[in-house]
Amino acid sequence: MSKGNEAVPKAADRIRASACELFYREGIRAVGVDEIVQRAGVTKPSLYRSFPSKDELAAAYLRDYDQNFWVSFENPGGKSYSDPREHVLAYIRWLSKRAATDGYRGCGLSNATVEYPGREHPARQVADANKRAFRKRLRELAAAMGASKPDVLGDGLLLLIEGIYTTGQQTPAGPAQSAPQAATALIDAFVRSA
Amino acid sequence: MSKGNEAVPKAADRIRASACELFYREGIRAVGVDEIVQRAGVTKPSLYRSFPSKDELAAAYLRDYDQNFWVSFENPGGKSYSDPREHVLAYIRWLSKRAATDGYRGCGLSNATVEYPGREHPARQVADANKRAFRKRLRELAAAMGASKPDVLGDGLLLLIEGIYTTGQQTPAGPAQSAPQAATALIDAFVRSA
DNA sequence: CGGAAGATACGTACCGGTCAGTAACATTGT
DNA sequence: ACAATGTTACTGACCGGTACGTATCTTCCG
Repeated sequence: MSKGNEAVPKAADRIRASACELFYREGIRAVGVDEIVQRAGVTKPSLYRSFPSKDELAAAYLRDYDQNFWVSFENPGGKSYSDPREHVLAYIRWLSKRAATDGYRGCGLSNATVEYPGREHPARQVADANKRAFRKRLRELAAAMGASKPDVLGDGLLLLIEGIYTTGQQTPAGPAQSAPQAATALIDAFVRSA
Repeated sequence: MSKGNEAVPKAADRIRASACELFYREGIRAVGVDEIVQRAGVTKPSLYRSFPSKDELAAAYLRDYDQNFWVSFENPGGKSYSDPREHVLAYIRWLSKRAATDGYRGCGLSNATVEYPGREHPARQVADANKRAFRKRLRELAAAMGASKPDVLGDGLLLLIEGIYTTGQQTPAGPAQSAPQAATALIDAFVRSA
């Protein structure tokens, strides 16, 4: 109650939540700041007191997205896994189901990259950092599986996952449904199980 | 010479070319009609005489893109292939190289889907039709390879390819470089060669 | 042939609306 | 008092789209 939390009152959070929902659903460029503040039940000056610009608000949205992403990836379906193979496959199974749900719009970070080609954009920097880290993590897990070519397997899994993101927002019951089987086959091709 | 061609003078083509370049490079929403006509060396009314709206111009851009896509896919690197396995792998090899070039911005059709979530949008209808046809074609080729589960293999290859599109515009020398090896392993997992 | 009528293709100048962002001031709760 | 928020009104730039005038070429008729 004293001075613990720093400049994170209530309006800023409402704006953040509203922006996350709208940016994900409609895209960043498609949503105006007026729509964001209206949905948040606040006014425009409140937005610009907490965020220096719309671009920075977009970056904040992606930082939230990044955080949620890692929770979903490290604990797919709320469970934790010690076997790296089962870990990755559990995420892909969970993602495939999610990709078939209504209103699925892929990965907010990948989408932001499409909307902002310039690497200098604040949103891009968040997205790029996430993708770099994700690639590293998948290669790490592939190595832990004992894959013959861990970097190739890690990249292959990443390509499959990005493919789910993309196709999930194209066709309702699309190729994403085959992802678990394809991923299993890909892993088994690089890991000779005992 | 008499009355064969209908309302396709010269300005329309310039506009089309200008729009294709700008839409692909910057994104559709990011580019204004003024910029398009300026680059084309014409004026705005000329645009609206040939295209009823910016949305329809975007759809025209994607129709061009679709046409070029099929040329690239059916004859990757300018060559033609009779073996379906070599056909798909040749496209993936060609694509991986292209994904590493400067200014690569992924698939214009997939990008349009990100920019326009609504399925009613003219651009979306072109993109969706292309993706449906591409999925069918890949499953067809997978069947021609004699795959044990042709639909799963076809979808798996599609996911890999969409992954190349996406990651190609994220990291310069990214996961797309591993795609040929991953695709080979995936195919071999479903096709027991004699 | 000559020359108006029409079609074709294009530009000038402008419209109303929306965009991100801001200034100045009132209100609230602690 | 003080800090966070709301209220109102505004800016300048840009957006997609259009009304209207004009130059050029074709056509067909006297």
